[in-house]
Amino acid sequence: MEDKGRSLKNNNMEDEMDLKRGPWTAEEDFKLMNYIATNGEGRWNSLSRCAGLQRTGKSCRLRWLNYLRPDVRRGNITLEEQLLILELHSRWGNRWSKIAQYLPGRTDNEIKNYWRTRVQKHAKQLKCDVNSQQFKDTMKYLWMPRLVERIQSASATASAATTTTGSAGTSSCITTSNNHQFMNYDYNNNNNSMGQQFGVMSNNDYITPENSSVAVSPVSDLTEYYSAPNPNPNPEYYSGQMGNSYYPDQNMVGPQLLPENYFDYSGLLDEDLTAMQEQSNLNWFENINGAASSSDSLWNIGESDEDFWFLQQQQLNNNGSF
DNA sequence: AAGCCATACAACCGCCCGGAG
DNA sequence: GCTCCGGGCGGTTGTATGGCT
Repeated sequence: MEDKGRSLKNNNMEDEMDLKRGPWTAEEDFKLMNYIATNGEGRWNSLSRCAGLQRTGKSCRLRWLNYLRPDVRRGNITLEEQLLILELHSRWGNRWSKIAQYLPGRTDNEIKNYWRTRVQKHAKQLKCDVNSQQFKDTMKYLWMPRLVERIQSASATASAATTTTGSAGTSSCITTSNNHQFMNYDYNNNNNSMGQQFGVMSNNDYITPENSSVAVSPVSDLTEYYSAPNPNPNPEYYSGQMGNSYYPDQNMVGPQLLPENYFDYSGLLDEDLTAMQEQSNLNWFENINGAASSSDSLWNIGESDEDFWFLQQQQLNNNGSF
């Protein structure tokens, strides 16, 4: 298939300069890394020339940011990261770079790819548009709780396997600059604290292939957690400091489906989240990576027949609505 | 073994914005 | 105010890879 953009690009003067396109070679990577190591990054066009690279500045920048940067993490999107991506996307839509800010080491490109390849795929499988309310509800009430369930399950397993050391059973409590607890994993105590933190339903509320006798409609529980008291005592969180709305992209998620207390950290100020990232031990993904780093072998939502069956059954049980 | 297909992801594009001159 | 340039963004495409028939 012809690439219009690239065809046009061929007519540009850049073509006269014999700029290279396509996959980067090891030699190019080495040149780029070497140059940045000694001269730093920035001024990408001149950097490209000075480094002896026949690439556009943009290409160099992208290669560095998305691939060569030492702190970049690739592959193995953990369950926790998946959960966070779903949540942040519900708030900000396709603001990939903004979402990426809250997933240390992940690039906007990777998150975008994850969304397109995994999430949109399942929207298609469920025969609904990825931007439809139906799919958003499926994510919110089925997919995300299911993720929480799996995370808890994985954590419990990891905890049980390491009870002698006690290290994996410790909670990871993130405190923001406002002394607000962002996330509180309690691996030893299966009290759904995580579900509550994320504002999703208890795993006991679900009909699963494993416990199909438990037929509690998710709908019945919505009111309960909709009316749950907001754990955040800081009035600033509700004073419109984030542009009068914590869900700036109202087209993506309507406020009627996003009560303020849906996610307890939904009202955090951006600086809170930034501060969290900056604290050395606040990478909460890594704190539980004892369970999640092996996510290849763990359950990735929607990637197995069982999971897809689960989502479909839940849809049917609710007649396609919630 | 070979061909086909789906998937993941690297790489590219155009567009936009802000700062400097 | 304008032009230029660097940089960032979201969207799209190309291709390697693996699974299936």
